[in-house]
Amino acid sequence: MSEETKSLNFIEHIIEEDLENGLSKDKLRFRFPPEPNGYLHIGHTKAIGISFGLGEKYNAPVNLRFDDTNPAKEEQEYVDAIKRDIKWLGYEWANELYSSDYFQTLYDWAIQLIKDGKAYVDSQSSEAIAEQKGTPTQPGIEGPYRNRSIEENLDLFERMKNGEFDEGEHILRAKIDMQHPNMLMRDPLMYRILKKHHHRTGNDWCIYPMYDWTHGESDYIEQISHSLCSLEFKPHRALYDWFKEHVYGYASKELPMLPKQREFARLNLSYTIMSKRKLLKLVEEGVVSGWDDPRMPTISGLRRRGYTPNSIRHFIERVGVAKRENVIDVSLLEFCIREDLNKTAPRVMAVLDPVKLVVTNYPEDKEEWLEAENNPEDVSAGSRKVPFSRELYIEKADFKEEASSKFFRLKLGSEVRLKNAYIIKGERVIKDADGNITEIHCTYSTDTEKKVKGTLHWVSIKHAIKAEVREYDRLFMDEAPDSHQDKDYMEFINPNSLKTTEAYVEPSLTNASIGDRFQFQRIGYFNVDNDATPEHLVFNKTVGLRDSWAKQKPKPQHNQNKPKQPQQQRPAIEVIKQLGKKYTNLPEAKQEKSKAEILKLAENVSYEDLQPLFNTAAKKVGTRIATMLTLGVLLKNGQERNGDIEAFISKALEDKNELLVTEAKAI
RNA sequence: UGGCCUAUGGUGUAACUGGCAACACAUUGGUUUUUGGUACCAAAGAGUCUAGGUUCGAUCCCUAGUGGGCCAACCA
Repeated sequence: MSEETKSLNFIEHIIEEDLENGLSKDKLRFRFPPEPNGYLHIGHTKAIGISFGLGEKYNAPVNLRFDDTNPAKEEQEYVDAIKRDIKWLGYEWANELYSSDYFQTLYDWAIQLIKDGKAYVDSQSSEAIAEQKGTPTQPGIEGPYRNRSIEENLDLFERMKNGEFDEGEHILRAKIDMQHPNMLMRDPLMYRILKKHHHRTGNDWCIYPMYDWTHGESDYIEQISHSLCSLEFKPHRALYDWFKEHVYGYASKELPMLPKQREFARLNLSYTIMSKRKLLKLVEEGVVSGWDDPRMPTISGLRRRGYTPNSIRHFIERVGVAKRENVIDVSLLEFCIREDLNKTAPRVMAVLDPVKLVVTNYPEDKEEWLEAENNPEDVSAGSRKVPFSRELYIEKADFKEEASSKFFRLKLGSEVRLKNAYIIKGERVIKDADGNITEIHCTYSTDTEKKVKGTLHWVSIKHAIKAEVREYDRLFMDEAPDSHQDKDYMEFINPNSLKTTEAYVEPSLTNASIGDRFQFQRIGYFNVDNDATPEHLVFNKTVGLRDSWAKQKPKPQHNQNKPKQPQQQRPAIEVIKQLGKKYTNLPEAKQEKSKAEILKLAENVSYEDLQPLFNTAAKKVGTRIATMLTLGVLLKNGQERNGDIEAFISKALEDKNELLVTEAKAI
C-alpha cells in the first residue's frame, strides 16, 4: 500500500464517508447513461472517466445504460458508436442495459402511484399546462384535471397505453405541489403519448416515460449506489428523491438500496463547443466533414486526429472534478497527447514546405543508406536506413540568406547538421526571375563530430514519396465561442482551420497503414488518415511539437485580438474594497498604481455605496484607506460633509497607520 | 415565491475537515541534446470575491452582500 494518499475529489470523499458509515464496499455500483441520440465528445469523457474510474478504483461494476426513452431522436447507429468509443477509451462495462428494458416495471409502478393518489392524467394542451406551471418567480396554479378520481385516472392511463388516444391528448403527471419553489416539482410529466417506432421495443409501446420518471428508477432497479451526473441536473435531485422514495415503498424488499444522485461541473474546453446540437450544425452545414472530422471535439474526431486513449484518460485525470464552472485550456489536452506520443511514436523525416538543396561536392550518381534511430526515448525501437543523395529537400523556413546568430538554421557561409547525415555549409542560392529561391547550393563535410548549432531534417528527392498532409488549427477563434449572449458561435469559425499540403516523406513510410502514428522530426506528431490508400498516403497533424523558436518570432496570432473583454462588470465599490484589502501589503510603486485605480473607480461610487464602509473594523486599515480615498473624490464632487463623515475622518486621524493619517489629512 | 449551486495564481485542481496555500498546465530563464523536441534545474505568479462574526488562530464554520451558473421542452 502506498503512503502517497492522493487527494480525493468531492465525490470520492462522499463515497469514503458512506463506506465509513457502514455502506458495504461490494454494494458500490455506478453507471454511465448516455442517450443514443448523437456521438460522444470529450465532455462525455469526463463523465465516463468519473464513473468508470470509480469502478476501477473500488473494483465495482459500472453499467452502460442507454437512456432511450425518446424514440423520436434515438437510433441504433448511435448506440453502436457510443459502445465503440467507450471501448476504444479502454473501459469495460459490467452490463449493457437500456432504460427501455424497464418500461413494464415503470408502467406497473406508475399504476401504483395513481392508486396512491400520487399521479393523475391531465388532458389539457401543452400550452395550458405550461401556462399553469408559473415561472421561477411566480407560483403555478392547479389545473382542472388535478383531482380526477383514481378510477378515472386508472382507466384513462390504461387506454393511453392501449393506443386509444392521439399524441398530445393526455399525459400522466405526478401530483406534487404546483406552488413548489423548484419548478420541477410542480406536477412534472411522467408519460406522454408518442406513436413512434422505438429502436428496441418497436411498436410495443405508445406511451413513453419522461427522463425524471425513468432515470432515477432505472438507477434504483440496477441498485446503483452513486448516480453521478452534471450540474444542470441539480434541480432534478428533489424530484429524483421524491420518485425514489415512493417507489421504494413498492419494492424495498427486492431492491433495498436507494441510489444517491450527485452532481459535478461539466467539462468545457477552450476554443471549442460541447453541445451536441451545435456540433450537429457544424456537420450539417458542412463546416466539417462529419462527426469524425479531426477538428471535432468528438471522441471519433480525436481518434481520427491521432489522439490515443491513454492521452485522453490522462487528460481527464488532470482536469479534476469539482462543482464550479470551468474552461480547460486546450494546451493541457495537447500536453497530454505529446507526453504519450513522445514515448511511443517512431521518428521519421518529412518535408512539408520544400526547397531544393544541392550538395555540390557529392557525386551525382552516388547514394547512401544511413542509419537513423527510430526513437531516442525508446532504444528498443531500433533503427532504420534513410537514403542520402546529392539532391535533397529541406524546409523553406530552415534557410535564410542572412540571419542573426539566433537563427540556428542554414544560412550562407555557415554550417549546419543534416539529421542522421553530414554537416553542410551554405554556399550560394539560385533564384528565379521574381527573386524566389529555387535552389540552395551547399557543400558537405564528412566530419560529423563537429559541433554545430543547428540540425535540419531533409529527404532525398529521388527517394522521397509524396503524401498529402492535413494540418489543423482550432475550429473557433474565440476562447469560449458559445458563451456570448450577443454573438452566435458560428461567427467565430476559423476559416483557416484546415490546411492541406503536398509533402515529401522518407521512403520507409511506404508501408505505413491507417492509424499509424509518427513524429515528423522537428515538426510534430502525425497519423495516417482513413482516407489513405497504398498509392496515396494521407497524414493528419495530431499536434505540433512544442516550439520555443516560434514563440520568439512576432506572431500576429490569436493572442492579439484578446482584449480581455469578459472582464467582469463588478460594481466599482466592490473592486475598491478588494484593492483596499491588499493595499497595505503592496510595495510603494504598486500602491501608487492601486491608488490611482481607486481614485478613478471612485468617480462611479455613490455615497450610499460608501457609507457602510465607515464602520469597517479598525484593524482593516487597507479598506479604510481605500474608503478614505473614495470619500475624497466624493467630497470633491460636491458631497456634503455630515456627522458620519466627520466621525470617520477624525477616527482615521488618530490611527497608528501613517498612510491612513496622510490620506485623512489630505481631505 | 423565487429556489438551488458556486467563488483559491493566466487555467484547472488541492490544502488530511481550523495551524504560515500545494500540484499540474501555461509563462520566463538556464543546463544537456545530431529534433529550437525530450529530460533536468530554476524563477515569476494567488494570500483564497467583499464586509461582519465565532476563534489564540479562518481558504475551511456562521450571517449578509457582490459576481458567475442552472431551473419555466409532451428533450435527456
